[in-house]
Amino acid sequence: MNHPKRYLITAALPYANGLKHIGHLAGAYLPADTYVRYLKAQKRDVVFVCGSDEHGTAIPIQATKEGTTAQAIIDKYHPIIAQNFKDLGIAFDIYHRTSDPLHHETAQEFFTVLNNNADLEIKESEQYFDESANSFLADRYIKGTCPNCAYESAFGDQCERCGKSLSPDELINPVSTLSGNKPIKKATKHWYLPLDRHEDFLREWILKDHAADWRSTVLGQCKSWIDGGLQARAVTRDLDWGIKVPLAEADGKVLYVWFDAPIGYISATKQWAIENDKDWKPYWQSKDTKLVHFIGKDNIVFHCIIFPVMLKLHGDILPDNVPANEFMNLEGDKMSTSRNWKLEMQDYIDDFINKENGGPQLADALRYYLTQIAPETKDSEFTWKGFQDANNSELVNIFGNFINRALVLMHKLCKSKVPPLHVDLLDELDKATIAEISTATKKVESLLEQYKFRDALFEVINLARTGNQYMQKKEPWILAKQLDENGQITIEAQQQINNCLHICLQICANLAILVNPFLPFTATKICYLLKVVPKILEWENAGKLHLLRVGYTLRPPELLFRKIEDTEVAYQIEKLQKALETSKQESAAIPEIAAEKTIAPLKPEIVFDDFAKIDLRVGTIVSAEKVEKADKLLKLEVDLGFETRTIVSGIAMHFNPADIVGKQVSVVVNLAPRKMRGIESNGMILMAEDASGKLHFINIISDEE
RNA sequence: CGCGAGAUAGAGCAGCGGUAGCUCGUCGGGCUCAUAACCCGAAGGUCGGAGGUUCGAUCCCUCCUCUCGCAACCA
Repeated sequence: MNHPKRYLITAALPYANGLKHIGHLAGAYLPADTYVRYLKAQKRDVVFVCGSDEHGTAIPIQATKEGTTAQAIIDKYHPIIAQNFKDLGIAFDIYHRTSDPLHHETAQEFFTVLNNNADLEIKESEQYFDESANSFLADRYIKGTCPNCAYESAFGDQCERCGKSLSPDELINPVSTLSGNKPIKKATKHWYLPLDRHEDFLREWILKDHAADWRSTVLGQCKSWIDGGLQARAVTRDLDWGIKVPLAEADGKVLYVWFDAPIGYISATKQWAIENDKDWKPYWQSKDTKLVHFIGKDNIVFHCIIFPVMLKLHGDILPDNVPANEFMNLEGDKMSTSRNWKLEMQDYIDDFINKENGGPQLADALRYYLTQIAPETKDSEFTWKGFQDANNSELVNIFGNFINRALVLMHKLCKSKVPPLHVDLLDELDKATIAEISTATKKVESLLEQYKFRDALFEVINLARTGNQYMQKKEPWILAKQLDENGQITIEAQQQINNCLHICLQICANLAILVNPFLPFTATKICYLLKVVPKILEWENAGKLHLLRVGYTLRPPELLFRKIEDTEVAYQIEKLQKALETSKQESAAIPEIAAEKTIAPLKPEIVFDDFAKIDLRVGTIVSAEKVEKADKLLKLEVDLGFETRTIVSGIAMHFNPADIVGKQVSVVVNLAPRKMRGIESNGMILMAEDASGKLHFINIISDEE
């Protein structure tokens, strides 16, 4: 096989506005780490870079939320995230950060090169400007009345109540959140990356050159983007948090975060080179470097379309592959920071690794399950029961048990020493089993080269399974009952036992090598038990039968993994539910706090005929439930007397489903059916808004009462 | 008809033109060195739905349904 001269492996830069969850881990960091560990075991020249992404408007916004500064936010999250990775065995060669001066220089140089080569376009546009704060306003910093639902605290990019995405120009009565003043329109100049100029290149490079080796999900998304028409994308923004645009005429402007963030891979490589006395340039400029980006699917457009265009213009190499993963759901629902439906790395570390019965084996247990269910071809799902099953039945019962029983038997039947191999006595089964070791090695190798991590891991476990089967057929514990007249095991039996356990122990050593990229802590522990140095983990040793020296005394067996108890699973599920409840209460409180005491503007006048078209009926809500994955929707069943209808209503922020069952409501019954989130809504519940923006049902006052 | 990806046993996935398979789980039997594995056997699928091409379709074509993404936060 022809290997590239060197590798540069990147994992998506985590955005430093909060803790990261296991979806991030499974999507980008874990596969990247596994791949890198494999390459390093192959003694290939590889650098694995990552770091915190610390710019963009979301950071100052998070700062406002936490009542602190943007700098304090990134200084808080950067080290925590770095430590989380370390605890889970994600071993970057460098974990850098985009706030570092080196990165600022690198990104500015990058911009300058593109700008000097006339690869950027300059466009002028009118943007909102806050005179008292003397600054242009990012979309998120403008609030106003939503043109769609009349909510007064809609953001410039989206209304939080009706969910409609907006541009600041659409807002009625825009207000700057910096000062509370009304912003003015002011002309501003921005630099754009004209992606449309590179359409031919992208088509050729992605859809033709990589048609065979990139994942179909990645290709599909790229095609969708290209076919949709590529447009120039703004490279700069009017903001004070970020990297200054290196031009005198661009005062008060910074590089747009999407532009500077991927350049962070280059800065990180430079920093690594400084620390290790290496030259960073070949890793980005030499054609014999293989560049691979590990990301989640939301990042495909940046890593497959935008960043490659930037790299090409700058004269750097292009990624050889971008093995993006799909998403990982959690217990039946999408992971979401805002809804608190997530498992953060920190939580897992606290609840498992840092417990007395924890330790690094629990890091490997998570790595195992996340790899086993990695969303390589489609979205997958993390469940605590699944985690328990995978850990208990595969890691503990098959893998751990094989190593344990091999060691236990060796101590019992071979005087705690590695027994000799009597080559002349090898039978067909012995030979087939030995052959299986190198077959497994080749399979794992080939699968890893294709980024098929879950299949590769299966092959590793499968070798342990083969070991169990082999041992079972040989039954050394039965052979040990063949005694001579002195009560000793007969020589013939002992030789059979020796061969069996010799092969089993060599399988153990091979398992350490094969499992090392996936479960590094476990590999290290196996080395300890077998009294071998970590150097044997080098991949060239895989498939070999001479890893353990005959006659060597090994350590007493220790268990590699512990079982996950039912109580732990129950505890985690309960914790998840509680967190969800907490966040529901918090988000339910948002409209009240956010609603200013201003009067909602009146809508345009209508005539009587408009009103007369509406067929109003009285109904009773018979059931109400939250619509999945929609913050604002409730699915209602409303009994109208003559029929019961399903009506989807955007009132979840205002009412608890349980509280409104049985309520009488006014229903517009002749509203055209409309599908929302896959549920057909037949009608509309009448609501009226009070002066503060709060919704109320239009009540029916019954004649009888 | 916006575009892309997906829908196959209880769960997770593979197969992609010729008697539907793997891992886990469940049930029954055997064995026991092991946090028990392993062996034998069993249950469980009209391969999302409807048409079409074909001697023959899970696999190819058309349409439809649903899920996820592109499109707040977000791998």
